[in-house]
Amino acid sequence: MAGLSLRKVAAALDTGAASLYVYVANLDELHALVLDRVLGEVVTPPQQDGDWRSRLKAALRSYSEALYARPGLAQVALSTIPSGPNMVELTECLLDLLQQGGMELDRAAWAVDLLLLHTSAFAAERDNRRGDDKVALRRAQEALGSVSPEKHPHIHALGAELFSGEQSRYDWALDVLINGVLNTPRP
Amino acid sequence: MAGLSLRKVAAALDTGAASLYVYVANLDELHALVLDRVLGEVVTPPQQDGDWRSRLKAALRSYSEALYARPGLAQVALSTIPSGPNMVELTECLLDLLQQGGMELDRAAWAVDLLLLHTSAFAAERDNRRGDDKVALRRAQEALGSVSPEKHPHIHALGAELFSGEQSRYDWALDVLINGVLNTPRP
DNA sequence: ACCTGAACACCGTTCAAGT
DNA sequence: ACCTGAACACCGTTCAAGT
Repeated sequence: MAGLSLRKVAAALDTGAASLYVYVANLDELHALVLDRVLGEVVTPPQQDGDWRSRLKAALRSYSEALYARPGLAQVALSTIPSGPNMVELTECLLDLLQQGGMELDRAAWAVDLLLLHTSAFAAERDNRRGDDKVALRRAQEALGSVSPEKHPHIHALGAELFSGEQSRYDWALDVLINGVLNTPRP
Repeated sequence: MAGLSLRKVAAALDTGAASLYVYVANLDELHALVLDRVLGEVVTPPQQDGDWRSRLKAALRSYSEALYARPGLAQVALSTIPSGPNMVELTECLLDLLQQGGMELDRAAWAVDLLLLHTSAFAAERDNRRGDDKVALRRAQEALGSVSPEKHPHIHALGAELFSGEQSRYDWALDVLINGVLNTPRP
């Protein structure tokens, strides 16, 4: 995650960076450990709270927020193959929720992967957009706003609409994915 | 992208790294330039080739492969807000394809974002899985394979199935997204 | 046998000093 | 005014030398 380096961890432990290699093979492994630790915060709603669909959404939102709370961690989630106990726990829980929705287990396996990948990517995008990226965002808005109506009619017609929606966009995307996996059997 | 540093570019140009700051404000801007250049390779099928849906899939597959062909570039696509001409071109093309599928323009705007985000994330995941990540993958397989049947019955039942499917999984995910956006109106 | 300081091979970015 | 070598403040990883 951003600003999490072996050297800083080592400094916080009052030792040299080399000493960390006793506990960890490399930086990726440190990342995986931190990620799984944070995943312990993810809350999965109890059985009686609403239907499976809203519980699934709540669990994914919790995952998303746990990542977003630490700058850079979403990127880690995208580049790590996690195998820690909390990831196992979360995966099992999501599989269960989808099965409650009537989905076959093998399709649910692919669905969980897709949902987690999307949620991580969304958190990473949000993460990148905060901070000093106002420059890049403004340039994108200008580039898309000043497009010729003849060559790019759709973009021109959309205008500022292309950058609309923060929370509502995420909610919509989650519904897209859930509706999609429900309507798309495995080949 | 992996191994693309300001210093290496500068070295290739027989100058010092500092000199690049005449053309580029920082590393992110260099990344954005490279990304848009590569996006020029993306091919979008002509009108007469199949229905809109298969043309949409072909365009996204082309995007995915352009990213995947350069290690690290998919990560760049995820962390950059692109505003280059080739990205504008691709966006317009995807909007057009979705509109041919009967979608309202404002929903298509969100859909294009979602499709590109997912395709980039998928390419990044594939990218990370190649190379020296065999260690992490094997550890994940072991962790999920040796799970207790009582505490994690779903994962236990799935076994190796959790890691199945390469190409077919990507095709399925694309169908999930397309079916999803078709079935989910904007709020 | 275990630990770690110092070294190695890299980074992005800045800025004073040159032309 | 423009360019850039050298410096600064970082990295991950290795390994010889110490205990």
